[in-house]
Amino acid sequence: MSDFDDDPYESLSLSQRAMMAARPAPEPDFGYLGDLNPAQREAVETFDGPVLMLAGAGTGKTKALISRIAHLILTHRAEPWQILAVTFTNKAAREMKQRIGAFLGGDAEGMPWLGTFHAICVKLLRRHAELAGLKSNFTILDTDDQIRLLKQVIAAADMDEKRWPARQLAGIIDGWKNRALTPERVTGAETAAFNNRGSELYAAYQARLRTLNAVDFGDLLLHMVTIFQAHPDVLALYQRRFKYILVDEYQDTNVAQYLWLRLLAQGHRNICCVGDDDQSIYGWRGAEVGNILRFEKDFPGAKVVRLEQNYRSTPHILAAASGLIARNESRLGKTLWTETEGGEKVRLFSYWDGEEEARAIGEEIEALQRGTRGQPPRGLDDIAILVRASHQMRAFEDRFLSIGLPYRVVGGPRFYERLEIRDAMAYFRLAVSPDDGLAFERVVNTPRRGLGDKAVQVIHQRARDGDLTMFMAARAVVAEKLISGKGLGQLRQFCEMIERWHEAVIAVPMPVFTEDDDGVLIEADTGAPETPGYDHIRLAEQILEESGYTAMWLADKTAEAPGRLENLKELVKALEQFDNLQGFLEHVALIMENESSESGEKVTIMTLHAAKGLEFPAVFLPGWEEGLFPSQRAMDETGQKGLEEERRLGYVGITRAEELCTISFAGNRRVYGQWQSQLPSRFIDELPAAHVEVQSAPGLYAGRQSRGYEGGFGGGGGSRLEARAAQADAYASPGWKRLQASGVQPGAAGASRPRAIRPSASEVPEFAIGERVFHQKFGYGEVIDAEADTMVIEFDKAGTKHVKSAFVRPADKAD
DNA sequence: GCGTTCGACGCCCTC
DNA sequence: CGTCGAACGC
Repeated sequence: MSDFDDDPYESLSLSQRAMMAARPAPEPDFGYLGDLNPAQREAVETFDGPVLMLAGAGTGKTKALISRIAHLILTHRAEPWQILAVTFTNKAAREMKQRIGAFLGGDAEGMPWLGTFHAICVKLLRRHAELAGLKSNFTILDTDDQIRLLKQVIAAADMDEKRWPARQLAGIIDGWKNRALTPERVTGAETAAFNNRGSELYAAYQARLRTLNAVDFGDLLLHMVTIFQAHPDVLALYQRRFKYILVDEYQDTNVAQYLWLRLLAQGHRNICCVGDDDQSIYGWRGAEVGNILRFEKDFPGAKVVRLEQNYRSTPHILAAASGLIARNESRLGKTLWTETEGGEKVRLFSYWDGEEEARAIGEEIEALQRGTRGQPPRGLDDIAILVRASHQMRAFEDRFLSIGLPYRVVGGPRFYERLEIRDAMAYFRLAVSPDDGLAFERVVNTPRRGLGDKAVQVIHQRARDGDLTMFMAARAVVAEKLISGKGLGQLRQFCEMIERWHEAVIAVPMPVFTEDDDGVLIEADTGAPETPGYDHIRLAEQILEESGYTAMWLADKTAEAPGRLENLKELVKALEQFDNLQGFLEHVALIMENESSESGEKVTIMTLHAAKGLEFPAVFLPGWEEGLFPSQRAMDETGQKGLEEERRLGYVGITRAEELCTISFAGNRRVYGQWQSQLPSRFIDELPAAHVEVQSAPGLYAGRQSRGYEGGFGGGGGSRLEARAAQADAYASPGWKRLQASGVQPGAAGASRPRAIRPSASEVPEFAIGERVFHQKFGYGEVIDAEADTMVIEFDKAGTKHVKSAFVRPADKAD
């Protein structure tokens, strides 16, 4: 920080400073500017007007972003609270906070407007809740609550939940909210959605949310956009305040976020967006690559800066990724380059099936740990496995558990989504706001209190009749003795418990939102209450105790029960970092991350989506197979657009690797418990052969190769197989053959990698002439000749074919 | 009201 | 092959 103490502008008057700022001329030569390359420096020093920073993978965009913020502050162009800095993930926000804190001398809290879109919108919405018909203590529903609520709405509309699933409606509504469409704004063909009742149900759902004093994720932005549009005075307030706006991962913004930003940026017009169109991978949740492609039109006179020097990966890795992404048509186009030299080519492996893939990668990882081929040993933290779909993780988990290889799953079943945690949270929510109907319903009979469906229905009815909340209705039911016997007493006790907890909570005044129309004041309410009126940790324990919830799991003798109790303890422990239950609940609603800091070195397993923004010395990319990656569903839903997004996903995956990138695919995989044969991904064909080292045993290419010289499937197979074959032909690429020709030295692959890159000898059956065999694609047949690993088989239906023995099993072992 | 069993459906990715 | 919800029996 010593570098920044001598602010050259310090002695200048405000007007002098303004002149300095207006004049581009001599910029202060702060140390950190010297660490930037010319492009980064330009991005940092172009202060006024719109700036688009096109930052390729690994080009130091975070560094540039941080430097820009620091520079704005240190040159007194803006105070920390006049800068709006938006990220997509909490992880990114946290990192930025921390790095800026380090820059400015530990004062990370000085930037109240650095956070995710959602976190910032919550903050804004709490202040202006009444403009959206809400109270400032509204609850934020997660997807689960959202679905439950929609179910009620669908049922209330007399629709069959079977035919019209709530999940689907949730998707439709989310889509509308992503585009900032309120129910009234849904028009045209869109109203036909969901049995012609989509927008009607949407309106009903919004009304329900309002009565519950609740919002879902989409609402956070939608409400703020609506408020800004309807209340120019409110908008003007923030336009004035945010002198500089910075947006990370701009390619991921959806329409609502875009509108929100554009409204705010119309004030000072100092908006700096950072993004990479090649890393746009969230189209399926409403992100519009168009936002970044259109930037210069949206913000005339925008300065576009390209960051193209890559500091992360070796040339081979970079070239492989570039070759792949070059196949995409809709892109702005960047040329990444690096000064580093050497390094290994991207390695390509093929395996018999998913289990072998997991086994072999496990062995590869152990080899990396030991250090091979002159490479230094690597720690497990240096290694990541990036999968397309989360269900691929299981094979790796199973395998790693059995060989005792420590791993961590990122974005797996999350802590706060676990049953027991959600139950406990519902109790906490009731304590904070007894009128939270969804929480009430969730735990009114957990643990069992003899208050089943019937009792809940009575309470519901009473709530509707008297226009009451569930809690109020429950008390009415007790007072009016609307349910019988044992249940009545239980319900009374339940209500009394909630009241007691609530009294303890409200002993602390709610944060007050002070008016601050001067546009300069920092949050008045960020500070913690100095003297908490209650010990929220003890209260939490008390709640779990009195409700009988802990006892319920203690009495449970199933295998999961101890783990659940453990999780509950962890939950209570997590409360320590907060000042009160309210703060904790809000954090969880927005964060939803498992913060438990696991110690020790571990291999990271995560999805490609979750890996964006991260880097690892060694990366494994398994499952590059047609239908899995690129995902069939993505292509079915959005066709070419979907395919390009999948390709960008591949690009993101490869560019996560610093030194070693290993791609693999399996010939067989079980899908829905059924074995399915897989074709190598077309993306493998698209990798530039010069930068790829094919490491597979030749025999395992049979799946693809056989098609090559046999010219399709003839009359064999079922219709599904034929469809697959047709698909394969359509993408049959010279690239693949080139890859094979250049990469496979006969015998060498097997010799240099003796481990199981193909079924071990004992698993490759020896077949006798005349033996009945089964082939995944061609069905049953009889061996009529064999030479080395190739056999001639007369299939019952597919005719005579040459096939590799690795793809054939004895007929009696067919499945 | 609670526990069990059976059948449908799904396996993308998420703030 | 799992998981979840509805239907059934106690």
